[in-house]
Amino acid sequence: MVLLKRTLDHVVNGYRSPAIPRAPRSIRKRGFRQKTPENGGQVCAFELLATVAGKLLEESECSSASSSAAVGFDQCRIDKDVVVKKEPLDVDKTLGGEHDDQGSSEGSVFFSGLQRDSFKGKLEKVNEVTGMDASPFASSACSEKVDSDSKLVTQKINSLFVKHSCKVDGSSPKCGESDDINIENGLIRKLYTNGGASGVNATANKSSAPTNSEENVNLTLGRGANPNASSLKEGNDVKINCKDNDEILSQCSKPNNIMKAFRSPACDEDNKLLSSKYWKTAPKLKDYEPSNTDGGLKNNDTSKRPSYEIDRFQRNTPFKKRRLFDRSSVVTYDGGISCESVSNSPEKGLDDEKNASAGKLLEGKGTPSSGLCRQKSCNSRNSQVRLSIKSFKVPELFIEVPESTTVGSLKRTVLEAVTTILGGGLRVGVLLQGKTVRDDNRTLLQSGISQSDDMDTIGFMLEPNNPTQPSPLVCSQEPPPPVPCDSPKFVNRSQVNPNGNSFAIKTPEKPFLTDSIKPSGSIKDLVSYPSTELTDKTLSKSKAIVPVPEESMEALAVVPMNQRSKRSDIGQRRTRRPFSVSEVEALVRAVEKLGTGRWRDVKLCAFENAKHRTYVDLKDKWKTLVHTARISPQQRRGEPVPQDLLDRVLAAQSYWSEHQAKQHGKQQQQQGIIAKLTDSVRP
DNA sequence: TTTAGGG
DNA sequence: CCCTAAA
Repeated sequence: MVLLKRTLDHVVNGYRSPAIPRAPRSIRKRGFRQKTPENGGQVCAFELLATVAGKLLEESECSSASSSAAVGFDQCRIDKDVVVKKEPLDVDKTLGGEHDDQGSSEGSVFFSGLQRDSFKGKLEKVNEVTGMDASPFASSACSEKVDSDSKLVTQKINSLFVKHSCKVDGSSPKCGESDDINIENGLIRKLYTNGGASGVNATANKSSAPTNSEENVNLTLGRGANPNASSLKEGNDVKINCKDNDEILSQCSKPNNIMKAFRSPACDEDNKLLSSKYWKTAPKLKDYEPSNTDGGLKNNDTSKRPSYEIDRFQRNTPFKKRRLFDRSSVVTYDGGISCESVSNSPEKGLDDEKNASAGKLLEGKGTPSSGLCRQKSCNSRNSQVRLSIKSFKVPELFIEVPESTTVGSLKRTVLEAVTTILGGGLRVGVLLQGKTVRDDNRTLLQSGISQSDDMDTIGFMLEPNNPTQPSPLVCSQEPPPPVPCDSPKFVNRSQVNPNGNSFAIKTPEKPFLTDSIKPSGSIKDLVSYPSTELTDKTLSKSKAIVPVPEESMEALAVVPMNQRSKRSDIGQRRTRRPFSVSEVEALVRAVEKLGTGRWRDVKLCAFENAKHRTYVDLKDKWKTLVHTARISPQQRRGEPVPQDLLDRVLAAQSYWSEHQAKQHGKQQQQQGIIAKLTDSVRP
């Protein structure tokens, strides 16, 4: 019991906390941003507010409890929400895959094992329980907003993944280091077999430190499972998943009792800390913070989950961005996790990469699990997001599963699902490329891209997914991608990793991924058209290969930015890409030739193939070069630039600073002359 | 969109 | 790198 309480508490906290941290971090808007010192202050204030809110919630009612409970619940629920979300009636469609979207296939895959009817029924139940929450939340939860059915499908997929991930996490802790493959099965089994208690214990043990929201989630799942022992019996494969969902749902719907009672101040503090850290890590959007806080508090107080969810929903868009950022920033996060897990898995097995990695990523220290959970729980979006991330991992899981898993059907299902998802994502990415950057398109077509370029290109491909309106893009090249605008990110991300991995696959470091990916083979094909060349190139160049993952990551991160930035979102700061000496050399040469006032021409002349270098970048680089050249060598940092280049920089700078003026004068003079001539001619 | 500059 | 005011 105690253990349970703890976990529950965490969950609650985690959930509640979200209200606090919600604030997106706006990196860019300095104007909005208050000065750094103040930030901290705000955070505190927020925390306080959050705390208060939490108390209120505690006292308030079951409803609050439900909301709190939501963490795990939400996560799980997402799926349901998604499904239910728009039209319960459609459930069949979604599941059935009537939709043309790729998703349809996905849906079929996933649910093939399950009985749709039963599932549907569950979903409906969920709806009833959840009520309106589902739709808004779902959208938010899943990733972003999902507009179309296709999106729905995607979400479903994601949710499925999520589920898996949850399970895995829960199990992983238990399993400890080893059990790659086993983990899943083992986990699942444990959960079901042992029932909630065992699951709980495991979690507790593991989480001597702060508990994870994830863990909590898992526990929840476990509990849910117990009741449904019968269902467990039925099947290992798909059924399991379904059961999980169901279980989750059930829990979600019911659990208030449990959930509510448990919040502990300590936990709150932890949350706060976590949240604060979290925020620190990521830039904060002040504008959002306040609003969020308010909303969160209100919601809590009022405590209607619905309202809360709605809140989230509304905020969704912004949050999403943030999420992305977080991820991207954390890169580590998605990529890291997956990578780590992958790399580690061979040796240690799953080894909780998720928890550990996540924790690491988020906070370097502290309890990893808590950190992750935190994020997830705290930022409503985050939590979900993370889940989604895991879904990313899902591929990994599935990979492992096939090997060790006894249930072949399960494997297949997972693989198919993954493949489908990947395929969808890839397409999206491609489309996006076209949209996002013309250069990208050219590059791809031309295939002139080389190492770095290739990387970029790839990233671009990924980016496309975010494209503001996927539909048009999608249409252009391929059948409509299931991914919704917002969701795309989500999908893309997941996809991206896989893609990157697939590309990266060649990388020796990550055998797991490779293996896992291989099975899906089809994935590559899907990716193929645009990526093909890139892939080859990447492959061809060992260096390129290594970078690829990063690139992909960047691309992902970037993607959201690009689209978002223009549209409404905040962009993540672009990854820093120091200029290489060769680049500097090219820049100097171009500037010597063109002067310092024609950056666009410089770009076209010397960096046309460097998509990631904008003329602004070049201008900035020149600026820094000039500065660098003027300071003493001891003061210079970073990769040393050959003195001769710096000398040339100064020479060119001084030359063009004069020449430009002269030219202007000349031009003016010429113009004047021309004008005169013209005039003279006219009469 | 591109420049030019400040942050 | 980012952001923006001005072209």
